[in-house]
Amino acid sequence: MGKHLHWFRKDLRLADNPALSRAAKGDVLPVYLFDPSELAAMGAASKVWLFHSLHALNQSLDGQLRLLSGPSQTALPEFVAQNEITTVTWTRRYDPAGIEMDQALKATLQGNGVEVHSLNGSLLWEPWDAKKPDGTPYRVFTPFYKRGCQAAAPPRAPLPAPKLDLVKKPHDDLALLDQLLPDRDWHVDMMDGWNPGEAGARIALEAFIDGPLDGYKSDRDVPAANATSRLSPHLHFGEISPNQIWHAIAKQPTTHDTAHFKSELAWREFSYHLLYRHPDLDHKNLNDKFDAFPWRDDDAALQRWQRGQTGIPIVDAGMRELWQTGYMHNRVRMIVASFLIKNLLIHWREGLAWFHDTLVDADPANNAASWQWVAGSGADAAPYFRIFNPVTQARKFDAEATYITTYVPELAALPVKHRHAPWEAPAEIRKALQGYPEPLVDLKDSRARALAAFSSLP
DNA sequence: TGGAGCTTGAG
DNA sequence: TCAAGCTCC
Repeated sequence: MGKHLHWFRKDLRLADNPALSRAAKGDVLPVYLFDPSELAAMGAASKVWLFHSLHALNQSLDGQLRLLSGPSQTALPEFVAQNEITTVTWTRRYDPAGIEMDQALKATLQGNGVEVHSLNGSLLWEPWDAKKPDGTPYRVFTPFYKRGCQAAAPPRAPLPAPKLDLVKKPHDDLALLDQLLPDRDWHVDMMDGWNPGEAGARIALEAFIDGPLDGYKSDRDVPAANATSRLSPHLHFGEISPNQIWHAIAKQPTTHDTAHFKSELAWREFSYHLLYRHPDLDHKNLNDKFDAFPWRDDDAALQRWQRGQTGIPIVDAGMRELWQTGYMHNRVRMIVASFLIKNLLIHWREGLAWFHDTLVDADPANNAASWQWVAGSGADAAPYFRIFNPVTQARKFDAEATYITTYVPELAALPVKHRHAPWEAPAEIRKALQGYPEPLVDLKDSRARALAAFSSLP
């Protein structure tokens, strides 16, 4: 026995939390720590989600979640010493800053005679296990998934929530959570329709399995169809584990839909695998040929993209969905990213930074791997010449302009057939359109410019 | 997990 | 006239 501290980070749940279950062998002090360096690096939307998620976690811990503040390297060992804690547990992190912090802290704690257990609770497979037969890491998704993952042992089965003997905390410290909220109240509307926390994650998973899972493979591409799982923020904050999702899906009859959804979970694994192997994934081209790419500096264009004022309806709808809800449909993420990188020739890092700040599911691995994938500078990346035409994409995946009109209501003044490309409408129809900008760039010309830029690379 | 431009052939 | 198929970017 003894007093065991579980340090919660991106594992804000009780069920299927191997490190928490390990802590439950003793009397448990559940802790969340506000490290100033981590807070400074966190996006605004993520902080709002975290605020709600920590409240939910505290409730499921009978109000006994302890909130600490300070640099983890000093604040945590001090707390451990003051409270005569014998064992510290946490769920492993795989981002470079997290790995570095955890290694240093583990050494400090062990040097002080404290037992430390770090366990995997956020990935289906450890990123260092997936290696090609020649020992080098995979760079292509399909063999990574087929030979590196599926051929390995199946993912660990989920654990039940442990019974916790909680050590009562001496005073209420919940006011510390308020630092996560912004000064202005935009976050209230943003959270409409979201339900952060372990219970909300479970409900979202069940609703997905009972609903959109059937037909997922094709409907997932239609932004107005509500046919995706929307589990990403829950998964990012560890309110649900990938193992819980994987095994819940595996219980269903196997179809093309279940197989495809599992492969999407595996893309998340692949992103973490890449981030683990390439710690500078969020700022350095994986393919260094792209270091010579002639990016444009264009703050005005960047700002119009950020605010959903490019004059390209599907792009603006996506960027406004993001701004209003902290989320964007995956198909539309690819379209807006392609537009920023290829039609505007603005560096993918600018897009990554904006997504990091505004997405409630902003994730270091998914965000970096996906932006590099669109740019063509990453692993298994889209070929450079794959340039989405946002009008073609919109006509294909939002044929009735339902999604477009939801987020760009100005376009409701036009007949449906003109809402994908309003500039092509006859002048007398177009004049009904008040206050919606002309296209920021000509799609044909900017496509040609992008192809020329890419072909200029050595 | 593209698109543009071209040819071909049905209607 | 246009969808389908092909090639190249």
